[in-house]
Amino acid sequence: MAVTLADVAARARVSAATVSRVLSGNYPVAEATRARVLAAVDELDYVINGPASALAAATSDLVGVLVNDVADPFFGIMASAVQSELGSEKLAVVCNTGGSPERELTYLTLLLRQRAAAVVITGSAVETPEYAAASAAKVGRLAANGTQVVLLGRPASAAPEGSAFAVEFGNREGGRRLTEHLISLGHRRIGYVAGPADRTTTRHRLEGHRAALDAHGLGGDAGELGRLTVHGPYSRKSGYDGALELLDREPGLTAVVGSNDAVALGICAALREKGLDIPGDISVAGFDDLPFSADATPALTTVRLPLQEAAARAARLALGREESPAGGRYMVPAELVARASTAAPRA
DNA sequence: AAAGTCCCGCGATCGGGTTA
DNA sequence: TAACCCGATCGCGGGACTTT
Repeated sequence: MAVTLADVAARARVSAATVSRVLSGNYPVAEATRARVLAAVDELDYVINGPASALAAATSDLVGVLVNDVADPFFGIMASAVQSELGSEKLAVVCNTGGSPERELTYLTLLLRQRAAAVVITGSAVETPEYAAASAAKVGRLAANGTQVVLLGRPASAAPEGSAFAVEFGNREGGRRLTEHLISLGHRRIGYVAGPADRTTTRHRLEGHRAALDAHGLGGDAGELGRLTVHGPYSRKSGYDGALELLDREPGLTAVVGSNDAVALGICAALREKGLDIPGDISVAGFDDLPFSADATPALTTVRLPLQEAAARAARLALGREESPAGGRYMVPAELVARASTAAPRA
């Protein structure tokens, strides 16, 4: 037979309520009694029955962390930081959605079933109307059930008003700064290998890019912008294929921006295969400043997002350890990191 | 003030009983 | 015989209240 709270209570010669108070710490218990209870816990090797506890409290000690793919450093760094910040009091469950909105909804339902204490949803939101609505509704349900939802790198607008905290990334600002940097170096024809078209992150980064172009009168018409932009997944292969496509469309390119660092490395690989020098013939920039970016050859110019700090903040918000930011949302600033992969174009 | 008692509630499940 | 309804059960948290 499993040891229950009642067994501990009998052994410590106290009531079950007292044992519960000692273990939860939600109620003051005299030191001597407390010690006796803890001794009994130790002697019986008692551990709280999680499901029963969740049954009684209508919440569990489970925290869901939704990521596209833990193997992708962008998400791995965040998942790791969330788990570190949670410490040993909560059980982090990392769910790989593969970027699929259906799977995201499925995982949110499973977490709802478990009465998770909190859910941290990382990464961009899909903007297709039906998924956006379904996802927002699911977040609303979680909130109504007492689960604290935190959006990490996803706009607050992806959840119903007041149902979640949002730690947003300065994607627009970062995209703008990156392109400003290229323009200031003298680049005028800048290609862009963007992420999937229906993602908020993709849109925001692209909007920043275009804002910078517009500010310098380089925006051109929509057709021109479209010609210099290709879409694909946030992957190395997408960068590789995208760069070849862009070179084909516009041989006069002097710079190419990748939607993230992995894409940028793919772009670099394609350019090198074409015999082009980086940054001599063409400049390349990425986004995120993942650990490998500084060690790439040449070192990658990118936009740094403090993922670790942002994820730690999200975890604290999830646990109620940090006060709600103004309006329930916090903007993580993006910082330009200029390295060797960008330079002035040849005259 | 500290500790105890009592009891409700949480929600899925299952056995037993009733009805169609 | 299927379809249903009812009540008990699991282990715990916590509120209200009483006793020491």
